[in-house]
Order: sequence, then structure tokens, then C-alpha cells
Amino acid sequence: MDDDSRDRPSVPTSRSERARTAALEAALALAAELPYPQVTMEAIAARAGVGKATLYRRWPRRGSLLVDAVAHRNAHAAVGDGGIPDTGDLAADLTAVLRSVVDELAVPAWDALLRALCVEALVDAAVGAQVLEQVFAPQIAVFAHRFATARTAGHIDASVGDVEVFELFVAPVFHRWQLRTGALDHAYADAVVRRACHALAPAATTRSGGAGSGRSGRTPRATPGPRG
Amino acid sequence: MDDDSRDRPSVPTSRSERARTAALEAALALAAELPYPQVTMEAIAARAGVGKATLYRRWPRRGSLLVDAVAHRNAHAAVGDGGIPDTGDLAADLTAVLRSVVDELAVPAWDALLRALCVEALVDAAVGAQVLEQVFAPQIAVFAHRFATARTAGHIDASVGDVEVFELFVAPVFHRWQLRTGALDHAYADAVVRRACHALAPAATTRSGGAGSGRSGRTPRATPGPRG
Amino acid sequence: MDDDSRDRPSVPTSRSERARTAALEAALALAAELPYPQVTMEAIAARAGVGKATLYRRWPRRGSLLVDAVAHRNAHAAVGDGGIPDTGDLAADLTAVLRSVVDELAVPAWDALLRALCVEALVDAAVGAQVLEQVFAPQIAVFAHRFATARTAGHIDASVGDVEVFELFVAPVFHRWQLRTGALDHAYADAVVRRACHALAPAATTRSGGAGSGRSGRTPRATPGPRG
Amino acid sequence: MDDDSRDRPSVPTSRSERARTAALEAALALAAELPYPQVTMEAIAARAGVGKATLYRRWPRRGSLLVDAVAHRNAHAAVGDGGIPDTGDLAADLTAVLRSVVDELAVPAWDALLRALCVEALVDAAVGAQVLEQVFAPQIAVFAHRFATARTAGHIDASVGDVEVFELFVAPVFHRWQLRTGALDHAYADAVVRRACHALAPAATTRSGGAGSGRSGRTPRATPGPRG
DNA sequence: CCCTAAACGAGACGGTACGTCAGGTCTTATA
DNA sequence: TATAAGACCTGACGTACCGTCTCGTTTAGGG
Repeated sequence: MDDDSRDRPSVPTSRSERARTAALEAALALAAELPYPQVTMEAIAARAGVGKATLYRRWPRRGSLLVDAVAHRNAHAAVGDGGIPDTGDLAADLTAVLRSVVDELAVPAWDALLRALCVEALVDAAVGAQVLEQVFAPQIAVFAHRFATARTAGHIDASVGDVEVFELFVAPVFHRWQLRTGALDHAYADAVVRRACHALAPAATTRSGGAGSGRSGRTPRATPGPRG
Repeated sequence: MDDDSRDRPSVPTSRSERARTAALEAALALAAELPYPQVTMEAIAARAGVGKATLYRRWPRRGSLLVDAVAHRNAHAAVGDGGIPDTGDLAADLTAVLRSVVDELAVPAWDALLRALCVEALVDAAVGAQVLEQVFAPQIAVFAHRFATARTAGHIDASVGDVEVFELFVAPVFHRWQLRTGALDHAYADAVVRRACHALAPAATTRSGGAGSGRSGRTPRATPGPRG
Repeated sequence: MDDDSRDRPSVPTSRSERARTAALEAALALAAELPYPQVTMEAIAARAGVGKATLYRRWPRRGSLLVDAVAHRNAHAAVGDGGIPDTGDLAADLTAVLRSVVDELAVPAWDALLRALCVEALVDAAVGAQVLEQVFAPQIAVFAHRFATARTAGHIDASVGDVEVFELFVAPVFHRWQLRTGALDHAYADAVVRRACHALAPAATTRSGGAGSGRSGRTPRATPGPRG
Repeated sequence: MDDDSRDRPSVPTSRSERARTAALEAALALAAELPYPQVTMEAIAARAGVGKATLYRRWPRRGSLLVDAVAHRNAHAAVGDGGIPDTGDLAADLTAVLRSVVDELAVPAWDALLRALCVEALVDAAVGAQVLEQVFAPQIAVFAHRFATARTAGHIDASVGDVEVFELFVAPVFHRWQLRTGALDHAYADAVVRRACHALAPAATTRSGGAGSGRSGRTPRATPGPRG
């Protein structure tokens, strides 16, 4: 699952490239094993065996380095994770994906890394844009591909954009992960998917009032879907 | 709706209390007007006219101070904002609330403050718990109160917990606010409420066709392992 | 020369007096057992079980408190040390005194206390004056009394003032003690007395050139005096 | 005796050396113009335009910095002050030297500097050793050189060591300077030299009658115990 | 094949903030 | 009323990190 399959120059050739790789991997390692305030440029340089100036020459701030590090990791790890399975059952497919997301967030190293990324994104809007572009946008694209199929199959409301659909599935998990408002497990992933699919069902009689307006608000839809 | 209604000595009496209030308000002011890395304990102390030791005597870290500051602000600002209107139309009520949330998040000072809070919560789990308890829990409680009415009125699925309902409405806004994945305006708030209410509608007749539950209600495969 | 000679209410009666005594003795104890920078007003107050304000009410600065503490100690300890013996042999008498001075300076507690006193005297001229008046002046007076006898007996040059004579005996010891230029023992005390007495011998043939001009300088003296 | 005689790159070349020099000179300037407690590392760093860390990197404590500063000053100021004149008249030569010492001690800046040095030497024995080695030892060496001549010329007792002779001349001045027991002027310097030379005169005819050695050369009683 | 120019590691530099400690003042409650 | 206790503001402490800047030392890449 490396960046190359046959010649494998996994150990970069030029000195510059070696320094760059060492920095990225040192950043990943430190973010995984230390509280984030201790993941300093100085510590990264030391761990990487690299001069501080080399870091600042490539990355204007710590956040950029971290984003690059995560992108580097994803590039090397995401082979085989080319997308979302398409069994024809959107709920099943997304349940699988969200479950694996939940599982990943339970890995301390990845959890810490993502939190660090969020910190940087929150602190500096430029880094936020970078995170969005390099980390989330690819994920959204992956989802979008699956949504396209679902939309043509009539499984989801065609009027809802990709980002909105993505949010419907991911935002609750993200929210619960970040705020720790409750257990973040497979059951929760299942429930999120169930409710999201429910929300996205093509509007047969979708009154804008939804659950709201009518006091005679009867919900005509019958099958509540599976319980997690 | 200020901090005092009639007698209310808004300027605290004891020196300690005066220092405490000054610190909290200095923290709020600085978080509103400076990039967060410049909101240092030293700057807060200087702005408050307070010794650093006084800050550290009361708050073990910057995050705790910030949480207290936000709670302080909420305590003084939330008078009259006692809850969510209950017109009988859940969607309308929550639309109003989410719109006001969106409006608040558009205020730079409040935006910056909340981002600072999130940073601290991400960096230190203890602060995260404090944020949850002092900032979000009250909000959840407010929502829960309205949800209770809606549930007894049969407007939402009684089997979904308060936190889950809260997340359904708030998480997308939170996600979009934090990641800036798109415009955060009234239209978005309306859409979020619409979909959430749709998702929460008591399942009278769940059509199996939609995104609901694929082939059957079976639990999708897990694939729990992280991608590595 | 205590504040009382017979009934000895060494444990003072009034609360103020008790606080005062506790402070002085705490200062002595701490100066004896800690490096001087750690002998803080705070530590003294804590050790004495006394409020800081009580210290500052009585003594404007640490130096004053320390001088008082040393004077307090001397007042309580100097009983029986009424003066310099007068056997008629000035050299012998002063040798005895200087030896005991040297011995005292070898006691770590007293050494530390005196160094602390010197620090305060050097840092603040007002404390220096206080030290001179309360600690050294009494010593000089004691010496002066013996010098008066020696002067009438014709053993020392009548034209040299008390302070000058005092310095001749004490300054070398003080100098060597403070700068640690060499061993500070009985042999040194003996040598100092020998040379000082030599210098103070009434001017039979005291040429102002002293050791200067004569080229026939033979050293005929045999008995070099006791060693160590 | 400067570091350079003709081209004089008095402004050091490397950044480190520039920082070092700036620190030393800032220390000298501050010690000269402020009460010693205000001569803080922070003030020195600020005055020198140097980071605090740079100070602590070079000097473990304030005292070491001060000693270096004085040595630095001496190295740069001692041009032409290569030693003690040797006119053949020891008393005259040393009178000139002691007078100039007295004059220097009357310069407030130098007075303050020396007092600061003494404070540090008293507070920390390690600094005391450094002071002895870097400040006093060179002075003693200068005196020793002149003493050697005097000794071979038979002007002073050959059995007295250099340090002892040095103390005989310097200790009274030092004592009077530090304790302010009296006026420190040329007259005093003259008297000190007169008495010291008298004390050092090779004992041609040691009259036993005087203050010399009492009854006989016997060792006076010890009374070594401290008064307690 | 050297030779120059760039990039590198190492780390000192001027700063700023950290979290602690003590100075000296002021408040509170006790005795 | 004077006290013990201790919080208060101030400011220095000594450390750590920031981002910049020398240093020599590799390391490429063009003569």
C-alpha cells in the first residue's frame, strides 16, 4: 500500500526529499504520542533530525506542516480504500463506511492527529481552507460519487447537494467525536445512517413543515427502518 | 436584560470578586478582538489589571478561564432568552432558533470566542468536559425541554434521545461553521431543520423503497478495522 | 546584658512581643540553615507563624529585621562575654579574642548570619549604618576599653585612634573571612595580632618610611610564635 | 594590554561576541546607575538588547555575569596601569597605590560595582571563588611583584607571604570602605601604609616591651569555644 | 572532475509567554 | 485594636519555543 508498487523508492533519493519526508513523519509521530502543545516545531525538527530552518523554509506555520503530514499519510495509506462500496443498498454501504470512520476515530493516534488538525484549522482560517481542500474535499468527493449513484437510483432526494448529504452523515459523528457528547460506537453510526437516510428519502409527501406544523401532523410513512 | 435589574451591584464588592470579573471580561474582550494565539494569560492579566498569579490561582489553564468567561457571558446575556418558543410548530420554532444561532455565529466576536473554546476543548479533554458541561449541556437542556413537548405531541420519534435530536439539528450547523464547507445562512438553517424534522418524523409508514433500509432491516457488515 | 537579668520572662507576655520574638528567632534560624536568597520575608513569616504584615509593620526591609535579629541574639548570648581580658599582655589578650572570633566564624550558622548581614549592609547604606551601630560599634567599644589600658601602659602608639587600632586587628580577619583568601585559623589570628602589635608599637624609631628605606633589613627575631 | 592595539575592532565581529559584550557593558552600566536589587537579569537583557536566554546560556547566575563584567572592564581599563611603581621606596610606592584605590572607591560607579560584587561573593561561595580568582588574584599578583623586590631589598620581613602582606595594606581600606567606619581618604591611606610598613619592617630590634609579644613568645591561651 | 552555489544540520540569537515566587499592600475574620 | 491568614498587584525568575540568523558541511549540477 505504498506510493509505488514496484520500484519502491520509499526512501527518498535527494537530501531535500529525505528531509521533507522525515519532517512529515516526525510530525505524525509526535502528534500521535504527545499532547498537542508539545508538538512544537522544535520537537519536530529534533525528531526528524532536521534543522528548524528547513521546516520554516517549506511550511510557513505548524498547521501547514501538519496538514501536509496528514495528506502524506493519507496518500500512503488510502490505497485500496478507493471509495465507498456500492451494493445498491445506500444505508448498508454508508453504515459500513461510518462504522469504519468511528473505528478510526477510536485509534488514539488518529484521534489525536485529527484533533490537532482541527485546532490548527480553528486557529487560522488559511489552514482551515487547506484542511478543507486537502483532507475533507477528497472525502466529500468519495461520498459524492456514491451519492450520484443513489440519486439516479432514486434513493435520495435529488435536490440535496453533495455537501449537504455528506454533512447529514458525517456531521453528527464529527460533532459527537469533538464534543464527546456520548458514546461513539457502531450503534451510533448505524443510527446516524438510519436517520440520515430517512431524512434524505425522496419527498413523496415531504411537507416543508416536516414534523412541525400540523397539529394533525400524522406521519404517513410507515416503515421506520431497522433499529440499530 | 443586563446583569442587574434594580439593585444589583454590577460592580462586585470584594476585591477578589472584582478581580474575577475583570479577568473574565478581559478574556472575552481579547478573544473577540485578537487572533487566539495572542490571547495569552499575560495579555488577559494586563487587560484586566490583574496579576498573573491571580489568574493561575483561580484557573489551572487558559481553557478553564475561557470556559468560565463564556459561561459568565451566557449567564449575564441569556436573561429573557430563557428557551425555545413553543408555538406548536416544531419546525417553525427550531427554524427560528437555528436562524438566530446562525446569526450569532456570524458575529465575529462570538465566532472567535467559540473557536477559541473549541481549540481548548480539543487540546485538553478536561477542558472539553468543562465546555460540554458548562456551555453545551445548558443548550441541550433548553432543546430537550422543547423536544419533550414535541414528543408528547407526537411530532418526533419518541425513541430518539435528546442528545441525538439535538445533534440532528445542531451538528450540521456546527460542522459547516467549523469547517466552512459552505455558506452558513438562514437558508441553510431552514434546510437543516427541514431535513432533521423529516428524519425525526414518527415512523408511521416507513417506505422501504427509499434510502431507508436497503434490502431488509439487517445490520450491514461491519468492516470495523481502520484502513491503516 | 539581657533585657532582664533575674526573672527572665524569656517567653514574652504580650501578643505583639511574642510575634516580635518569633520573627527574630525565625530569621536567625532560617539565615542559619538556608542559602540567603531563600531567607525571604515570606519564609520568615511562615516559620514564625506570623503574618507578613506584622513583619512589615515593624521592619521596613529585610535587612533591618536581620540586624535586629542579630542584636537580639547578641543581647541574649553575650552574657559573660563582658569584654576583653586584661592580663597586661595586650598581644596575649587580643590573640585570645581573635582566636575566639575565628572560631565563631567557623561555625556555619554564625558565618551565614554574618554574611547575610554584610549583604544587607552592602545593598542598603541605611542598613549598613544600622549594622555599624548595633553590631560593630559595641565590639569596637569593647576593644576601645582594652586599648585605653594599653595606651596608658605605653604598649600602643597613643596617637592612633580606637577605630584604627580595631581595624588593624580585625580588618585582616574580616578580609580573609569574606574573600576566603586563605585559611582562617588560630595561626592566622596569632600572626595578625603579632603584626598589628608590631605596627602599633610606640614609635621609638618609627620612621615614616617604615619598611621603606632601610636596606639593612635583617630579620633577627627568632621566635616565630606558635603555629596553628 | 587591550585586546588590540592598532586596528581595534572594538565592536566585535560575530553576533555571539556582540551579544556578550553588550551584556557585560549593560551589566556595568546598570550596576553603576541603579540600586543593586534593580540590576536584574531582565534589566540587563533589556539594556543590552539581548534575550534573557542568551544571558543564562553564558552565565549560570547574575553573580558570574557581574564578575565577568568587572574582569572585562579591568581588561579594557587597565592599560597603563600595568603595575605598582618601583621607586625603591616601598612606602611611597604603596601610598600612591592606596591613594588611587581610595580615589577609585570614591567614584560612585565603581563603589557600587564593587559592592555588588561583594554581595554576590557573599551570597554564593562559587561566585566568591570566581571573584577571588578573576578580580583579586590579579591585584594580589601585582602587589606580589612589588613585594618581591622589596623583600630582596630587605625592606619587608621575608617570612611573610604575599597574601598576608597584601592583606596588611588592603584589608583596612576594604574594611573601612565596606563598613563605613570612618573617612576613607588619602590621609587614611597614608596612615595604613605607614602602619603596615611598620608592621612589616624586618625585626631588627624587636623590643619585647611594646605590643610585641608580651611576656615571652608563649602561646596565649586559646579560649577557642564560641560564646554560643 | 572539479567547483560553485544552494540546501542542509546545528544551534545561537532577540523575543515573548510561560508558570512560579516573593515583595509589599490590603482585606477579612479572629481573639 | 492588633493580629494571623492570605488574596491581591507587581515584577523578576529561569525555561521553552518562536522565527531569524549565522555557521560550517554536504550535495548537486554545470563548466
